[in-house]
Amino acid sequence: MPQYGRVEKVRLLVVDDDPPIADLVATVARYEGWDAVTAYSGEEALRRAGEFRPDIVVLDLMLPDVDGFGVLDRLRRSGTMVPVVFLTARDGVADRVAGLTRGGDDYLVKPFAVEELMARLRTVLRRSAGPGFQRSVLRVADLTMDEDTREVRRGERLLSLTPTEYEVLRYLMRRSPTVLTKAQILDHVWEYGFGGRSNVVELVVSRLRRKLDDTGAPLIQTVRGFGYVIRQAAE
Amino acid sequence: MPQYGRVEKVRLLVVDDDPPIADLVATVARYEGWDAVTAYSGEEALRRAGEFRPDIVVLDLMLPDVDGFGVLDRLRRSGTMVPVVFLTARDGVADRVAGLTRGGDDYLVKPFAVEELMARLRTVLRRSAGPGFQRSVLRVADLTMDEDTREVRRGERLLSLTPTEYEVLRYLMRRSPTVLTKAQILDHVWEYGFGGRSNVVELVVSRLRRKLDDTGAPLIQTVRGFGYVIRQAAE
DNA sequence: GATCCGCTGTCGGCCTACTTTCAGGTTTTT
DNA sequence: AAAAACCTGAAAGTAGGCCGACAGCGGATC
Repeated sequence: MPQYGRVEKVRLLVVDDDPPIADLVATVARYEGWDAVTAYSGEEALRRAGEFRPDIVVLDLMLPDVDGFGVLDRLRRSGTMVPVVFLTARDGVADRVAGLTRGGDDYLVKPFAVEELMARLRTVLRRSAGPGFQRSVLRVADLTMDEDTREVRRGERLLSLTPTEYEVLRYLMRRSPTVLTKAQILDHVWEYGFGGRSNVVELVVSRLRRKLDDTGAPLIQTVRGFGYVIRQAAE
Repeated sequence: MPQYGRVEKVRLLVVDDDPPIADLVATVARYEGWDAVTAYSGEEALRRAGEFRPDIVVLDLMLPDVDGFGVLDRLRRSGTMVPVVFLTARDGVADRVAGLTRGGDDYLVKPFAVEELMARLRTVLRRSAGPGFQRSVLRVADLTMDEDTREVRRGERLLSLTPTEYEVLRYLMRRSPTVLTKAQILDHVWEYGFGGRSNVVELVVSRLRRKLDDTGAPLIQTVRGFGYVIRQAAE
């Protein structure tokens, strides 16, 4: 039974015929402490699934040989109920996927942001852990973020964040009290392939600060020449 | 499995078509007790990777034959999951983002400071070592440096250091109780090719002392005619 | 299918913190 | 006492970070 927060490593199988994408996901998952293996074709995926026994699968729908649906089909026929998160091209087969996601599975359109994928994977794992699954609430000082309701509060005050602000804040909170570079934030929160090396991160942080720091001590701190951290203001 | 802090030597492959750079990195790594080999082209890199089986790879993106991404791709297709740290040219701005997103683990722009490269390599090794990797905290007497949070404390007192001060102190602490010459510090902490043969090191040490030595015994000691050490003050 | 509106990202100017140079002072060595 | 090595204040020079203003996009509304 896959169960998030358990002692053993989560076992993830990533299936994508584009090795850089598969590797990207595997790398980030390992960083999270998971065991990740990749497969670059449908056949390979089925082989790997058999020997590796993953707790969760990331499956691209566009594969050269057997397509994603075929892989899923053969997985299910072999009796495994392993949850699957699909990857689809934009304007792809979103409708057909929607039908498949009833059983607790999920999907994401390419290109995606790796933190968003990881968030979905964690959610799916949590749900598949059984009934009465744990809420996920991140907390730093008096700032809380409920990942199920997407409610963010500073003390009692409810904040209204835009999607980007939410994602940046989530990443900062998850990694707190580690200092993150702007490049790390850009690479994790924005879609892969986002060209705009720019000051977007600064800008979003600036907007975030205005929303959450206007009362109390500054939570998001700048580490000049390096990056940002969110943490209880130092004494 | 690469694992930092293990008994066997870390095996590093350095790929750069500029031999002085590749050799520089290899030399510093050997000094750290690692096994390092160099390759000056993409083809050579792939050959070396096959026979040497590195635990980690430093890979320049600008190679004469196959480019860095091509090398990575062929490495991955041959089944190796070895972590890779990219080197990119300064203005290759678009490359910065592409670095991580193409399945590399980290990246650094040229010209870089060798200690910074080594620090990144150690981080990548540490996190690829498994789940819940441990914090890296350097300690000399009652001075501690947390490399994740970048917090430096003298006893309980939190110090606020500039980037250069932080890097110089880290190098001194890592090598403690070895005495280091000013030239060594300059060569390791500043970007290679830094012209300023000046008293910058003295300057930074002077400012560091003011910040960390104003209470308690002097930690950074001058070895006249030779250099500096950081260590518990002798009686 | 036109208009509106909120969100995201770009540009550029300002400001501040940091780095380095310079120069003169102090300590140590011979 | 002279020379060498080191220390450090002040100031110039530079880079990093912040954020106001605005444009483009896309989704929602009528």
